[in-house]
Amino acid sequence: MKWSKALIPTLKEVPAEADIISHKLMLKAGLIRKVASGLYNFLPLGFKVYYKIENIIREEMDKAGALEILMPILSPAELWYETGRWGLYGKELMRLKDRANRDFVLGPTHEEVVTDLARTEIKSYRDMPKNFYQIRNKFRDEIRPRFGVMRSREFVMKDAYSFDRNEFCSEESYKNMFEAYNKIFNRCGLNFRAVEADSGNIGGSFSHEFMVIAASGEDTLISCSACGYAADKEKAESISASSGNEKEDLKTLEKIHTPGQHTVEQVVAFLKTTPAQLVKTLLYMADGKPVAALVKGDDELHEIKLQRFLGADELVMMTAEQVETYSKAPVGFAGPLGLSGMKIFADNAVAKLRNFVIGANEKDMHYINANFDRDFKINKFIDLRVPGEGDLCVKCGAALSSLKGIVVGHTYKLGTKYSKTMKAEFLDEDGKRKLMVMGCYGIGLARVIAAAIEQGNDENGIIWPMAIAPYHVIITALNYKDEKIKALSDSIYEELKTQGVEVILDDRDMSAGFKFKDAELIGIPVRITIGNKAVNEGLFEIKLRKTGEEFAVKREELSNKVTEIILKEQVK
RNA sequence: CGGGGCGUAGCGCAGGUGGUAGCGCGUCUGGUUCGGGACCAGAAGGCCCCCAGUUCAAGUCUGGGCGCCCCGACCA
Repeated sequence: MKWSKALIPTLKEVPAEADIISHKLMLKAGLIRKVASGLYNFLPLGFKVYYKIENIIREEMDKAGALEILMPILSPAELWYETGRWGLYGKELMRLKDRANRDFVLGPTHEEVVTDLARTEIKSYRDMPKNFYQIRNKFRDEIRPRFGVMRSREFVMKDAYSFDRNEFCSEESYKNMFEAYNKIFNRCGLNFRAVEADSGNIGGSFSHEFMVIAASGEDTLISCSACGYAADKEKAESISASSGNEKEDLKTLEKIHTPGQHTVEQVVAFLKTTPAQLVKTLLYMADGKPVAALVKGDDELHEIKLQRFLGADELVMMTAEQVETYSKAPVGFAGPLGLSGMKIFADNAVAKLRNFVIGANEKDMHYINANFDRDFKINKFIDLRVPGEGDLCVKCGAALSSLKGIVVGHTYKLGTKYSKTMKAEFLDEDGKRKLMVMGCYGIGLARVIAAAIEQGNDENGIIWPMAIAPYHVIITALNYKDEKIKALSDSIYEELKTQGVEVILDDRDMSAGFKFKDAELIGIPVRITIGNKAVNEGLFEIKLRKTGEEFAVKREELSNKVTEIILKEQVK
């Protein structure tokens, strides 16, 4: 490609809408342009990167034995009634009607459609395992689209669905995909971790997220450098490093007047103690029923853990009115002693405490020196806290660290969640009808691009991994109007092209500095500079974007050197 | 959905107390330059988000709406 024939509208100033580095650089380098909130055009350069990632995914999926298909974006509401997700998915599900007033859905994911396909086409255990995948647009009417293509309303996803005759085989299919995902993200040149994750509203028994490590990531992962345990913060288990004071003798319970002190900070300051010596009582409504959760004053309650433990569809914090009704005190004075009409659960870390502070379920009153069993009973100690840096690993006891990441892929073991509701059955070897066991596996293509940029950039712009760079090589022809430079540039351009090198020739009538800046901004891994040095001395300068390393080679060595660099950088 | 901010040239922005709309970058024309975002001269480009209202007069004041961004709640 000659730059003058391409459309690469680089910007000097970034539109004010961009906030994170990948979004800024994608706009600045002319990869994308916004159409509306959460909707983007991919311009030629951005689409090239997209296309490369798509091909890597396709190659690895095919290698793993998955079958590529194409499902419609629009799907009938009937399928969504069957699984109940018409009601459960909420406002995020894009719904529309056709001219006959029939309800349709713009698919946010395709379990319904693919399960419908599987139940009609797969009849025997002999037909399995099968894994169908597609690479297509998805729609989610996000509450708040943000960070450019990172969280958009329409996006391209590779989604795959496995169908197996039993759990064991399904496990094999899952492992197979897990490996394929590792290969895909490795080939894309990303620094990533596969972590245990929550399965959200896709459902299923367990799942992994593939997180690209990046400071700007929306998700937090907790990992153990000692044993390799890694999990999404939403899911992670950990042991509080705090040892508590369980050796202390029990002191006498006392009710203390704490006028107007209702936050943890206020109460501990007033009572001259520490947050670690206070137990928070958090009141929730779980599917309409009240429940209390106790965590240490310096810990945070992990709502998802509580919700999962309770098996509740909906878990919301009580409103101020509800708190008054159930605790008979204003917000800020709830406590487990004397709290009736609901189950009480406490975080494991709380079990190690003695003589702690709790609310007294009475305005402006707290108890000090409260203790379990002696003063009140709870239903169960469970893991309820948000894990954090410094916590201890549940597997090996080493200290955990916390990292930010971008979720680029998610694998789920679905079990029979969808096959049951949609009656996706087959005839097994023993002549009995059985439910298919499913798995589903997604990759957000645009997120891979954004994540790669979050990981590869400097003050001058993007630094692409070779495998997904829009071009391998940029020939920066200084003063292309000069006959000699033009002739040299053109001949090298043609030669590299015939060798299969993806090359862009900057033939624009621009000053040298301008072209260098642009080349760096769009992040092409290898730059060949052709100027007077090439004309006069026969030396061609090669500069590597990633390291800044520069060296000059002779004309006849040029293309070999270039292909050598490309091969070395390309992860196979 | 709650809180905050912003809508003026393609992009970034400025336009106290109302009085015919400006700057930088980019674009176009001509010329000079040509190894790190060149220079000179000239030019084009505006429903000032929309709709009402106040006023002799609204980018500016008032009301309503729409769009966009950020934080939160929520969540692929």
